[in-house]
Amino acid sequence: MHLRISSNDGVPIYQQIVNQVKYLVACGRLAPGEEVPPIRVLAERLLVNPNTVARAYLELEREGIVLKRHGSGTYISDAGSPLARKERLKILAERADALLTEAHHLDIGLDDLIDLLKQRQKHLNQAKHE
Amino acid sequence: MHLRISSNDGVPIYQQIVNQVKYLVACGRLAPGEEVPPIRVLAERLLVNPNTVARAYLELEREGIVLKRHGSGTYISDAGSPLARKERLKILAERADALLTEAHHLDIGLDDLIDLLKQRQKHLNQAKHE
DNA sequence: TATAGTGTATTAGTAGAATAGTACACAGCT
DNA sequence: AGCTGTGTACTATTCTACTAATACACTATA
Repeated sequence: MHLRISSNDGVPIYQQIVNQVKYLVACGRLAPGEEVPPIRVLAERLLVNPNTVARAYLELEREGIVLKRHGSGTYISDAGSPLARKERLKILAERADALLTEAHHLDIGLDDLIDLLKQRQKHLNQAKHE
Repeated sequence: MHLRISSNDGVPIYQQIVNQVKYLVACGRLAPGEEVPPIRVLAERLLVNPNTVARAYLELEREGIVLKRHGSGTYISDAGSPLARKERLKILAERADALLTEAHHLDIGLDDLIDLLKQRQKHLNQAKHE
């Protein structure tokens, strides 16, 4: 499992770990049951304090992505793994509804909203490649 | 201009002011050119330090919502409705970014996300007419 | 020009998040 | 039991966002 940490990105280190693990799980590059690097090992690899990794794993456990076994290790949760596409869409549906409601509230139509999304996507991609 | 502040909401006071003024402008309840309460007056009314209101106004000025005249007062920017629309889109941009990020984490592409939005929109409309 | 009302600037205090240091507790194995 | 590797708990430090206190500068108007 290879992660990339940007030290001065504004984004907290533990959050970067959480995000990247989430992503790896979502696209199936981390399989259910698979063991994740021990806290100290990952900490040493990322040149970070073990507590920081521990916090990331704690957050991932809260969200059901991983399962920790005290004294044994940390493993990708069976339930939290490459969720069926249907399930993923279900999760997004809530957020989508919130966005649509907000847009309606601001008198912004669906087409304009879609244009906005395309534009922001482009923007986010540019930001990523800098 | 009536604002409601929740002291222990996690949301910073200045941000609450910004959001509510933005909203009032977006729905036309604050017209271009209209004067906004002086910093000290609003501060006293909200039981808050003048600097906190000043910061909110500063943010609003940065975003082009209001225009400050040193020694005179603070006024809703008279750029008119096109700007208001711009501001509304700006508000939505934050939410859009959050949605796009979440989608990325779930490995859902932009096109699928847009399809989802269309579908949810339809669903919401149906719900409304029942 | 005097004065009252406005925004501005500088500094300081407070709280919380993020990270680190260190010692502890559990599991698995020999 | 003892050892090694794992997660955990507690504390301290650092940094930043937020808010506040206070003095300053500009504008309008009598």
